[in-house]
Amino acid sequence: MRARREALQAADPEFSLRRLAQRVRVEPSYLSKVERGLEAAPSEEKVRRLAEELGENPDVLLALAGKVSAELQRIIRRRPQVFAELLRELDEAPDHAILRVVREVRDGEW
Amino acid sequence: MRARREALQAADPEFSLRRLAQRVRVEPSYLSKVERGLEAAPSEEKVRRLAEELGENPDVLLALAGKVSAELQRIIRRRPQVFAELLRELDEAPDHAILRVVREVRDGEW
DNA sequence: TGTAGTGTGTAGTAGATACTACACAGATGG
DNA sequence: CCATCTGTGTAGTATCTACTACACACTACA
Repeated sequence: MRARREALQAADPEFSLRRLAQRVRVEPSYLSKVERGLEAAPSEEKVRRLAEELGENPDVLLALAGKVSAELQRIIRRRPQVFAELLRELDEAPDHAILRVVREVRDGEW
Repeated sequence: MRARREALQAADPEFSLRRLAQRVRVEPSYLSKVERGLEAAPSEEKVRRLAEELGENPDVLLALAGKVSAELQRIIRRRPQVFAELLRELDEAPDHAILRVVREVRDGEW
């Protein structure tokens, strides 16, 4: 995350830690610690703002923060049994197999 | 949950609120409040013990507690992008469609 | 009629979470 | 040389989470 920000900063001073912190609405010192992993991860809201600013995938950044988005949790909680089974089954499946399922569903092959 | 316990209690006094609370390792007054939804849901550990005692599906009970098991969260966090896509796509799919995927994976059709 | 069980209400709390506030030291440019 | 930028260290804190402790009122039964 730090690397990502520094890369952007090289091209645009708007990505200094302080400026970014302001846009994300946290204290610079806090962001500094978060970037270096000294502080526990921020809330989902702040992580999302960070992802947006840095052009990163929110789900990935949330995962780095040790979280799963509230939205995905809601999806699972609506039908805990089916989704629990599905996830446990797919835990060891390769990425491409999972993505194949996604495509099949998307293309309406049901 | 209360209904479930009371059903079991009718057949076996070991399922009184107090006895059950003791086995689950919480205070009876706390369990009472949880059963009536007056108190925020207990920790995953207690919910699991409750599920075991009541013969309920842990994932379902966790869902009622507004939670998703740490195990499932880990699975998602390992590969946030694929699983996020998958879950969002399957959110509106009918149960049988999801279970079909589970069976296909299980039967090794990959 | 006491004692052993039942569920419940009130009050308090240790520890975690998610931060803020502010001071400080070093680099840079006018 | 000082004003302004940079990142960082220390300290403190409000809010939430997940409970415990204990007293109370009721019922049953011996």
